[in-house]
Amino acid sequence: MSERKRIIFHLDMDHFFTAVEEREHPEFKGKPVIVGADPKEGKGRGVVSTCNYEARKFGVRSGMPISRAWKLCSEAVYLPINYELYIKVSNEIMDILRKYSDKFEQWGIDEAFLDVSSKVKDFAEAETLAHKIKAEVYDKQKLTCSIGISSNKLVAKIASDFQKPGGLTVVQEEQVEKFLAPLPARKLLWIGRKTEQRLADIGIKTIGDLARCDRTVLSEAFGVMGTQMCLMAHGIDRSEVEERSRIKSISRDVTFEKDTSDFDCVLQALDELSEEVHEDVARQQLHFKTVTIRVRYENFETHTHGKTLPFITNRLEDLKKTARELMRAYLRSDRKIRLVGVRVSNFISGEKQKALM
DNA sequence: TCTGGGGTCCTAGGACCC
DNA sequence: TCTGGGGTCCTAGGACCC
Repeated sequence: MSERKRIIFHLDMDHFFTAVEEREHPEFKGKPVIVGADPKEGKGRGVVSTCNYEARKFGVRSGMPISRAWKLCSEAVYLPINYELYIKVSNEIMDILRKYSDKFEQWGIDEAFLDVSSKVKDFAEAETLAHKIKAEVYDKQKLTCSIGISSNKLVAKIASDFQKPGGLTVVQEEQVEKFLAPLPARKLLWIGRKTEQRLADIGIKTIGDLARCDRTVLSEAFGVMGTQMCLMAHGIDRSEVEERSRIKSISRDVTFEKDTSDFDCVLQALDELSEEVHEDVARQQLHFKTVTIRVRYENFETHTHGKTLPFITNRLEDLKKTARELMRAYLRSDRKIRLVGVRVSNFISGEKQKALM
């Protein structure tokens, strides 16, 4: 099999949620805009989902507690997350992108990978194509995006983040290691806060440090992930661009406005979550076998507790009853609960479904 | 800084079967 | 009565993604 050179795009919409809101509300132009939890005059719970560049000037970042954002910038326009709208816009954008690629993979609500290997003959043509895509997205949606181009998904994704907003960064194969070396290890996919810290503990800060590290040292410390990190640090990633397979689980959870040890209140919330999950299950015509609940106490200690039923079901009553049963062990008068959640999984597969008919 | 909500994947131990 | 090796499923927890 010949190792054909690939050309991969990663496209990332610029501060998507706030960009959509600004488009819908021209009066927000020039103002800091923050989409996320209700700040409640600084007493709100939850986090910033997205903020625009004006808000970033105040030090606001996504993922930051909303109460902190309020301290930094109380004059911002604060908006709740309007998922329905963002999903609609996202679908329209994905339809534009899909037609430019041989293989397409949506990544979250506002990102996508495109394998354009057969559409262009080299990186110069790829760059022209990227400009064309950006122009069409802007034309049709009045939204900007950043694109990274490289020979694999890993580097394309890092490249799209390199110059934001409105960026276009090309990293050809020969430049990959040089491009990656000075960047913090955290920029690699799957290296999050914890792994970053563990790497720092052994003196690894940049991707270059990681690339120089002995592979066996990494695999001893991090197992399979260590081997993977070593490859990534050298810019090696052979994973294919492919449309996501079917859904594996459906869940809903809720953080209470105030931590509570009121059993009725908790069970009531649990029932409502079960109903929401069930609605989704019904809409997608799924049958499930496993029910899992999640509990987070006021100290953030979090537990999951699940049960696989001896039968396959799609009934709300089964879901509610199982969730309540699973919850019992966690209802303690001496512990306040911060969050509860309900998840269903272990869906019956298409083949099994056919076999049963 | 006092930490959302929706997901996926991995690991490790244990049950159970042959 | 103290003992294997493989396979699969289940459960709980944790890290990570957007």
